[in-house]
Amino acid sequence: MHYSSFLNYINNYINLSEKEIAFLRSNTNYKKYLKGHYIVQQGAVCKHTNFIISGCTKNFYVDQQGQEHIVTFAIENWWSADLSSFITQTPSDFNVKCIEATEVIQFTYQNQDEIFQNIPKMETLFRKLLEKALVSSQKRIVNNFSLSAKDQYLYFKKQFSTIEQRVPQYMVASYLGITKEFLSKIKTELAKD
Amino acid sequence: MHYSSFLNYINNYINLSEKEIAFLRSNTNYKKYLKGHYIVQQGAVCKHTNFIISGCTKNFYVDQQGQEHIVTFAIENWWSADLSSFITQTPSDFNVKCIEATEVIQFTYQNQDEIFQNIPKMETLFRKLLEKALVSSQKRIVNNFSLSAKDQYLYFKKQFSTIEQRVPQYMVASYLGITKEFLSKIKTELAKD
DNA sequence: TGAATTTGTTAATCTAGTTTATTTTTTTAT
DNA sequence: ATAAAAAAATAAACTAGATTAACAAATTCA
Repeated sequence: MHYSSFLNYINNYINLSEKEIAFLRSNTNYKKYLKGHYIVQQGAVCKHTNFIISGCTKNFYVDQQGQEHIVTFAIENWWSADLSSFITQTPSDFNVKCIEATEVIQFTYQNQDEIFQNIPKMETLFRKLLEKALVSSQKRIVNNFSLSAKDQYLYFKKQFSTIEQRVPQYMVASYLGITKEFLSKIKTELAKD
Repeated sequence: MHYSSFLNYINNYINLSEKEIAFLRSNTNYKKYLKGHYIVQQGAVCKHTNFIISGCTKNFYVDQQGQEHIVTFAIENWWSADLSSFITQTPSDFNVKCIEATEVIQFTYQNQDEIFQNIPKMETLFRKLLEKALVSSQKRIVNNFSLSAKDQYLYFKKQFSTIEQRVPQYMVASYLGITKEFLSKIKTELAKD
């Protein structure tokens, strides 16, 4: 069933009793999105945190000039949401869109709250996930101002080779904060060596 | 006493019993650093999470070319540490240095663990802090690739006017990821209007 | 199967921000 | 008060990466 990969994932971090698993199940739900569909749209409240069972999403926002900037990608066994909107339950500045058909396990804000109250281990898990996410977000800021575009691309490729192979190149450029033309230039240069 | 401002801060988020306060106290300690002193040094393990009672710190790292990049500032009622090193208890890539004489309340990794186990509300508080920190870190990434240096400076000034007034301009430039010369240029331009 | 749309390349020109070097102002310590 | 040190300003030459525009491949789908 859909839940097994989710429960496997949880099991890597903490052990849950049968009762706790049942509670978790009854406080989450499964959903499938088609390719190109939006999980969250700019201006709407992000109702769920999503654990991805299969597929690939991008979290992006569109600036005043109409340009799309990708903040994060997410694939199997990752979490995907607009955190800012989710934690405040106010309209989002971001979009979450499926690059591929995507299956998720969803938690509403209330769900999450009840889960944390009833299964404190789950809050510990989330706290640790957030710590890791913050570290990698800070790492990205650091890379941003100390690596050249070329080195940032190499870092991305090394860290997220799966993603690089699954998404179009112009999205990688958007994630790196450079133009697709410049990424193309970087790649031909790298191919020479 | 030193603890009062720390307890006041905690009190804004959660209510602790006398017993819990006593427990918190016995699992933290007070420390005072002089201006220019290091709380964490690149290459050493970050032993503590620090709550700042008074003073100002910068979290920065030095790249291969010997250039200093400021990742975050922290002042009164903020937290300061190298999270990556702290959560993994492995050597840090970053420095935390006092820009002013700085008083802190320190938690070791073990302290934190015991506090979370004995006072689950504290873990909830930290989880929420991490959520907020992650949101603002992502916001910074977004600003980085959608605002001009001038607009990033204005955003910083608006958001952290206290800090801007307390730290030298070249550190603001380092935080923004631009040269001090360019920031100087931006400021003279802004002064014209 | 082939027309339409999406994705990727190349090259010329342009600009935001860097580098380097010098000068001026402010802060710190005596 | 004053010398030394630290911080800020100015200016010119330079570069990483953006923009524009035209074209080439690759996907998609009727």
